[in-house]
Amino acid sequence: MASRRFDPERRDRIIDAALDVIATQGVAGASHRKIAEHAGVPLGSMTYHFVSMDELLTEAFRRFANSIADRFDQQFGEAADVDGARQAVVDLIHLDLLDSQRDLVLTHELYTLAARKPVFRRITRDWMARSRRALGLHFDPETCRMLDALIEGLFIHAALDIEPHDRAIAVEAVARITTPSEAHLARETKEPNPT
Amino acid sequence: MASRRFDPERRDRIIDAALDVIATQGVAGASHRKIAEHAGVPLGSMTYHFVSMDELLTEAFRRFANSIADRFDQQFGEAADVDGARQAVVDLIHLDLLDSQRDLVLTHELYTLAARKPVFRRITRDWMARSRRALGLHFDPETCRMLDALIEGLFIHAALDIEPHDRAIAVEAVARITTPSEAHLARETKEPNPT
DNA sequence: CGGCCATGCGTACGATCGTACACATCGTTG
DNA sequence: CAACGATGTGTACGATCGTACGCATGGCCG
Repeated sequence: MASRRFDPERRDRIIDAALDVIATQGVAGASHRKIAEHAGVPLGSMTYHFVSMDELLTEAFRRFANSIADRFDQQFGEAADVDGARQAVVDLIHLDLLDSQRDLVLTHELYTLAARKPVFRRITRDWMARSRRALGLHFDPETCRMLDALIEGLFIHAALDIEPHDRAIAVEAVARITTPSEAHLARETKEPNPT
Repeated sequence: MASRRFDPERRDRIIDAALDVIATQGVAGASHRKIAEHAGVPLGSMTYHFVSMDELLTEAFRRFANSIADRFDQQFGEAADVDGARQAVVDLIHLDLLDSQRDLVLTHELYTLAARKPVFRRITRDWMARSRRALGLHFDPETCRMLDALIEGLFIHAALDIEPHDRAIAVEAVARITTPSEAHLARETKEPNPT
């Protein structure tokens, strides 16, 4: 039997507790003590399991980013065709974020860290890469980049605005961004892609 | 002659210093002491000019948001026609933010606060309203919302990504988002707008 | 079965924080 | 010209922080 004193779940619980505390109090207000209390572990466990606060934050946000990307993957994996994918995009913006003020807050906390520290920038980069790969199941690479950016912007604006955003606008925006311009089509024709 | 002791510039200098400190250290690392030192004023001046840290942060970010919105207004005021406006959008993303890691950082710090506190959410809301008004000089209201969101997303992704983003993608994305879909056009035709 | 060592925890220390408050300074007015 | 009040500042206090460190604990091996 494994040692009863060795508790591998403890580390996980601390990470989850960290995300909870960050979601409610912000990174600034997330202290070792508050996280420990929320996780139900003694203060000493913090420095035992994580050599520094940065390590804890890194692991926490990596987990967060992956959990969001998982949902992303799932939505687009289920989409049957391009129109299904378009609908999935709109749903992600208008359904997924309604219930989760939490996700909005955590996303911004992560971006704020990423804007300053390379470690966190790598997390966001990997996250964005996963998103684009999921989109790549249904759209060409360039459209993926545009669509990814559009989703980001719609998500942020919908979440930060007071009054709820009209779903129709998201639908139309997705329709437009997934429709190549004439100039683009002309260029593509000049450099045909053999397959 | 006005009193020499009364120094109305001091308040301004403190606000500017606050933005500088936030840009380099983050909201979390911005203390009264650091801001005071950077502004060249004694610690006591902080609580004298601002009743609380929140008031200082509010004023600082209001000033920041307005300064960005001013540039926005200027760019679109100079644009002669729709194509000029499209180019202005791309320039805003690809020129304006290159030199300013500062703006990126401050934007995210503001969004992070806005995600949690209504006071700051109002600031972002007003900012977004100003942006859309500027865009409204050249585009219809719905397109403004989509374009505004797209700018936001492109800005964030371009800034957070490691490798520089291709300007051509922004150009194409703007072209697409400003071109109504066929379904949209059909709907517009059914409800004509008399003017 | 008894001692040892890896594992885990309680506590204390130095630093830093926001803020309050007593005091200095100087223009103004009777 | 003297005293008062408005304006500005230095300092000290209580709280909170990250982290280090010495001690408790219990599984394992001789």
